[in-house]
Amino acid sequence: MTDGKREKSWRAGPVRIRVTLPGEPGPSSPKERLTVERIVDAAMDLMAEQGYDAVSMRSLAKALDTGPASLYAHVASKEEVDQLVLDRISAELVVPAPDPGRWDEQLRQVMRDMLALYRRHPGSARAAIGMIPSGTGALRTMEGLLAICDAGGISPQASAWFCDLAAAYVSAIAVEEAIWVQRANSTPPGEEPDHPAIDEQLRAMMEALPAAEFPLVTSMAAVMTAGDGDDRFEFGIAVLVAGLRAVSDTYR
Amino acid sequence: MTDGKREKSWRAGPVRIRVTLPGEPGPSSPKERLTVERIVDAAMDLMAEQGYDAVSMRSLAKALDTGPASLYAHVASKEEVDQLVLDRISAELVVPAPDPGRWDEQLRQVMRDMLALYRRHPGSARAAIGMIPSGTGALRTMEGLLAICDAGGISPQASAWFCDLAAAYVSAIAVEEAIWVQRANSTPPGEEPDHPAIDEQLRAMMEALPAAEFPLVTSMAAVMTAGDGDDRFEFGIAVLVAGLRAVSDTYR
DNA sequence: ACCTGAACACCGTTCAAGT
DNA sequence: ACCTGAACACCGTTCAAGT
Repeated sequence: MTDGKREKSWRAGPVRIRVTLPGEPGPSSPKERLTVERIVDAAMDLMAEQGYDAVSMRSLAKALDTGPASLYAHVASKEEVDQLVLDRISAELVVPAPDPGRWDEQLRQVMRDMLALYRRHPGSARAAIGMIPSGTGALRTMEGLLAICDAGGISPQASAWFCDLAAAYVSAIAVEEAIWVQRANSTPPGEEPDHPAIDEQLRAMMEALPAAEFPLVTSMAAVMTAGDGDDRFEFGIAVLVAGLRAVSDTYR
Repeated sequence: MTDGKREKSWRAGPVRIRVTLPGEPGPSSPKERLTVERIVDAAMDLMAEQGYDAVSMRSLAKALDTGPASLYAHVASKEEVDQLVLDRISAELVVPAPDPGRWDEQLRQVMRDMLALYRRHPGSARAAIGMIPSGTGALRTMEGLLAICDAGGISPQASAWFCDLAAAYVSAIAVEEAIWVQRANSTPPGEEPDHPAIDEQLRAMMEALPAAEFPLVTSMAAVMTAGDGDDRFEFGIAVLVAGLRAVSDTYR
């Protein structure tokens, strides 16, 4: 966008026609200037392709064809990179305008969308661990959730704390899933990809427990390992929203 | 316990009388044999004193007066050490015998106790991230939760998934708290320990937002930052248990 | 069987020096 | 102002060698 600025650095010789598009330097173009945006782009690419653990200040630097120290002119720390990645991602979430008759379904849908966001950006959930949601994207989501709760007649205190609760639950599920996926992907290609599923193994393990000490776990092994991630998540958000409705009046 | 075995390695000279007690080597005693127990002990001490990040295979080895490679004769990986630490900790939790008339209060109490456990062992929550609860301690807790749900007339499917939900929620809160605590502790002693509280800052930040774009967040800043960790947790477990009661019949 | 030293392939961050 | 090389103080894990 600010092409004039970029050209200034090589004001020599006749006019050079740049054949390459802005964000896409040709194979032998002069090194592109480092910017926060390029660092975040690289981090998101790396995360999508190789997972959260593959994103380090050093791998980031390598992807940007420079040394790790150079990044510190633009970001303060690895933590800030994670924060910026999360901000970028959370901008993708759109919260619907409140519809009073459907406030509960709307709350559940926002939570589904939050999980979908984490899934669409594998690794992002791990960056979110213990992050205080100060970015504009996260605050926009909160604003939207509060509006839906308000339309549903939920008390302010319950609405406010519910935002916390919903965010904590969704990110906990997302992190759990991310670690599962990572473990599955890091299984050496030759080896069995665990495909009879960890569920099967878990179920077998539970059934093999001493029935005298674990009567319920052994007899309920099937139901305990029933359903996929989506089934469990649907249960979770149903519990959360039904619970919110139930306790709303006692928190005002 | 198997002292005979231990003596065998230095069967020379007259009988040596061991003055030191089994787990308590004197200042100049021969190096104590490495065991999984000693490794787990050291990991828990290190974690309690300096936090999760201070526990590494190398720091562990140093604490045990050996090199990192030596640990691998007893444990397969850092992950296994974390698993073992968690097993040890979860053994501390006692789940009460079910009392049908108080099933909801009992569920909440078990969740309070789970959080208290993580708090009593600072850093343990971070070890629990993404851990599949295969230890006997975790399974005992599940058995207890299932018994309480059963006494409360909750359907098996809802009970089973609720165990997951409760564990995910409590550990998410514990991890969040642990990261907070860690950040507070790692503030350089000279600097302000943030004591007007992050809550204050967060509240100020929310109030400073453009009211046109964030009408609810700005006007509800006070209520959004209200309460301490316990207040929020009480709200969370109230929502969970009330929600479980509400949806139980639709999941059977 | 258990322990060791040394090495391999990594981390995040700092800092003096360059342009 | 921005970038760099080199260094500091770390990681988890492996492996050949010792006892």
